Amino acid sequence: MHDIRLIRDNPAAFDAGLARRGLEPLSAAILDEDARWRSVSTSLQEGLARRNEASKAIGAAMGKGDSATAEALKAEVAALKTRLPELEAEEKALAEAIRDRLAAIPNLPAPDVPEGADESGNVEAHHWGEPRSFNFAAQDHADFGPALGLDFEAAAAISGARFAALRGQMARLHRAIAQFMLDQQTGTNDYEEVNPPLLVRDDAVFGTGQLPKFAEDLFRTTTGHWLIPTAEVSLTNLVREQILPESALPLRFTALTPCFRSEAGAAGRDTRGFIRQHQFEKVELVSICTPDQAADEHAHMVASAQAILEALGLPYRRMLLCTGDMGFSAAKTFDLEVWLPSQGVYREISSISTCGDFQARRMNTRYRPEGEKGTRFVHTLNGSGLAVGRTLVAVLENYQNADGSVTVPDVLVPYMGGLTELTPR
RNA sequence: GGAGAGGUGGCUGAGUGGUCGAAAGCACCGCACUCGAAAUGCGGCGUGCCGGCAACGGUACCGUGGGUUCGAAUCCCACCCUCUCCGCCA
Repeated sequence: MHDIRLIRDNPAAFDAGLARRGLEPLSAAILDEDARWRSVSTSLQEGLARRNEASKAIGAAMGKGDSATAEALKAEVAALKTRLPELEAEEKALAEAIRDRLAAIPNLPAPDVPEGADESGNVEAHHWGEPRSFNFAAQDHADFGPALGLDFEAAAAISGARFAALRGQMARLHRAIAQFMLDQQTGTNDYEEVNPPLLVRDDAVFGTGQLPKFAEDLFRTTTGHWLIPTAEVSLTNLVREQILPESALPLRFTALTPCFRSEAGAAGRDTRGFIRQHQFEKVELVSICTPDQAADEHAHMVASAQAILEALGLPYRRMLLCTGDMGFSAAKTFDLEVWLPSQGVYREISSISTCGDFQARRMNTRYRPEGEKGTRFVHTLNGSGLAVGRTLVAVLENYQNADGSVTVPDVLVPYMGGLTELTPR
């Protein structure tokens, strides 16, 4: 949610930011509506002031037993009452229209975000590890996975396309990856573990920015709840409508949760394999902090996610997303992309964004700066640390052997009860 | 799911339809007293929006949204949430 005052103060800068996102200028239309709202609002307030004044006088007159004056004043206020409801309705409609308009505008990119129309404009910022050279043709996990317990057919019979069942060693490896990640994030990386609600209300999803524009990407229950598409929703909204003491910041949260995405519009993309599912698990990282802390928190979050890939020995690169590839709420995003040998490409496995006060405004989350009076909006950041399903895919493909077995990465062996290899049946 | 009770400022907690944005206490801030501190005394102490350079003025907010009224924290309706008891249940 944008601050209308910033748009009033510097409409050109606002439109320039939109232009970097590839959007038409909107400030003129917004400010026009804003001017009308202020005019109506002022008239309304003047009317209310007159009404309040007269009502007080009526009270005073009645207190003195002067019913003649009271009745005269009542008649006067009654006349006002025909106009006030109209003004009220008009004011409300305009305020709502402005809010709806602002709520649908994405965050503006940070100054150091490169301009670009789509993912081809992203810039590599860092890479780690060398893709392993295979002495056989690296296979696709969708091909050798089923013999190791990755069951697409049974899941399709139960739930349809884009679902999978993990069985035996495969289920164990998936769990091992998730537990390892969660232990790292809660331990060395200092995030507080949270087990949050997976079903959430409109307000929460609005707060992080998935609503109102992206309802079709979400699942909704018959009770009106939404299934979270990412724990970012639950974790960030943990502080919604709160005023936090500055000393409490930064707050760092992590959660291992299922995520549910309808994948509307993704028909035909990544239909094979475990890459794009309606349901997947992810270890999410969220930071709630002051504006001054945000850059460091972003760096810490990036490092926390990268550390997982490095511990697992998975080659990756870090991309600075360009303006055209960033999500709705983000001001600046790094994606981590892991090497998938079967496809010979790097695939997104983590996305780490700083959102400025964009989400904080939508959630009304503020803090009290020490030594200042009043409150300011917090900054929020979120990132995957990491997506469990895609990490499973990366481990399978990077650690596959010619005989269809998969070597368990060293750090996961303790989580596998000592099992060092997945063997085909 | 059924029955009941309740949602008021950072917290506790008053509030008769009419100077109630709201008593009081606690907490907090400033000042005084003190060598210093405690105790005590005095003063201050909510948020949003609009106007104003500012001082300040106006307006809204007592769970949320409607309604009644000249006027609603107070009356009416709906919803949300919390607590207690019963039922069901991992």
